[in-house]
Amino acid sequence: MLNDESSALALGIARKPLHEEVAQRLRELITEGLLPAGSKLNERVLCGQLMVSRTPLREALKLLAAQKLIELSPNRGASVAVLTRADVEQLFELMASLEGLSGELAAQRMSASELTELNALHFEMLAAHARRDLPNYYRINRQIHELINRSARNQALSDTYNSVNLRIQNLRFRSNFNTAKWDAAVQEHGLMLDALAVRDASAMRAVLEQHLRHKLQAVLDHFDAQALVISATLGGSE
Amino acid sequence: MLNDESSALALGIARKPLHEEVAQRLRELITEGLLPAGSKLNERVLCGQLMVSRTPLREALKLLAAQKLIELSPNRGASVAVLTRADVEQLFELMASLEGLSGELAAQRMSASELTELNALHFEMLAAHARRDLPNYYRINRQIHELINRSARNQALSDTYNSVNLRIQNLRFRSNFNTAKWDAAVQEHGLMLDALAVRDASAMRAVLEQHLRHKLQAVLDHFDAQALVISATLGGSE
DNA sequence: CTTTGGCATTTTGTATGCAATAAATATTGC
DNA sequence: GCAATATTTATTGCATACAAAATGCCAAAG
Repeated sequence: MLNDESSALALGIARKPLHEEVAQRLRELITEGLLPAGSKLNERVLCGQLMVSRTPLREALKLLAAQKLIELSPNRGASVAVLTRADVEQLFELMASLEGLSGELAAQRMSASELTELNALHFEMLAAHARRDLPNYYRINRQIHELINRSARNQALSDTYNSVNLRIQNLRFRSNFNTAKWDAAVQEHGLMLDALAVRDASAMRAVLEQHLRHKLQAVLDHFDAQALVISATLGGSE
Repeated sequence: MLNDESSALALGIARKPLHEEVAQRLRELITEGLLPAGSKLNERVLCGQLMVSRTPLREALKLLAAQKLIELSPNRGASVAVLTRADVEQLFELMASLEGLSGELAAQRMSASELTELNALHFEMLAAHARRDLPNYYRINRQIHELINRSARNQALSDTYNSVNLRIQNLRFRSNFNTAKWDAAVQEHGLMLDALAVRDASAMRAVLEQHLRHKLQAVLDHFDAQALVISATLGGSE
């Protein structure tokens, strides 16, 4: 999870460039909602908070802008990207295709040991679901999808997947997740395991694409609900 | 093509930040092969050639690194990204899926006028093919795929597509394009038009995915041939 | 009361200088 | 003569200073 390339080199002491550390920290702040969508990023203020000078900060901002996590207006600074409803729909449309491809390839390429590990994770997930332990469910769910991704043996796909996922991650974690939807999601995970067990690539793709469509629905429900709250607040009668 | 956001605002005079200009110029130099894969990018040298100071140059390098066009080694500078055979295969695998999705969506969402324009471009392409005019063929081919992309109505998909395409663009333009493969490609374009005419989304996806698989083959042929030349040169008897 | 023009302040954009790390070269010991 | 080490040189990383642009404010005109 941390130190992708530095830990690859034997005993190479982790020495990440400062602009990457800053970018990572800002990513966390954005996905965790501490820097809410639309908020303006003042360079001088951020420099003070992160204890770095403007040069590495600005380099980090360029990085995040390339990943569309923030938007840069010339001479007017940076602000956290705002997703419209259409953006969300389009991002999930793309994500569904990427997950579908990932699953399809994983069905063809996953090793026996990976499949074993996936089964284990699946049971852990069932346990979290049984306990209604949402944080752990999310954590294990994430591990499952990472394992599938890794098993697809396509770095460019993984990179793209992670990049898109980052943009919708905060939405995913805040979505409307009622019991019915949660149960359905768990059931879909069961179908994934079935498809992988018999190496049915097209079934795997179909399950994952539907999985994402359902997730989109949950996210959109929450999105619309939020929009209602906001409009009520603006024209509010308090 | 130029000035994405600035021209969107009504009459806003185009004023791009310097680091974007630099990034764009470097992209051109890389895709056109003037900065060959693996070549080292010395900051001071580039500053002199591009007539800018190090700050905007470094910001541009961070941008290109985020797009995987160059690689940054801490304290050791930047170098143009080198694609292995596996990289090429993986990138095309991803690209095929993205093109497939793009075509699938375009079949559902393309307007009548867009379809008309596509037909016109198709005939222009046939003309270029008949004349064996490869540069124009490439140019029109590119316009066709851009139009399909635009018709898919998914900005995130277009962005991702363009980003991946940039990494393999120089390969695509240098690939082995013999008469048989060229004819096959043109025939596949015909199938695309047929699928779009009857709004057959899954057929459109299938054609585009196959189109990319064929293109991959042409690129790999050239890639292997180049590898042979290089190994002959290294252990050469000249 | 609204609007417009100019001034002051803030903020971003760019250039440059210094420090730290890595590469290259010279030097010394064997 | 070779190898290991010291020294020099070059290059990147970071910080700061200066320039340009934008924002906010206030006053004056309509």
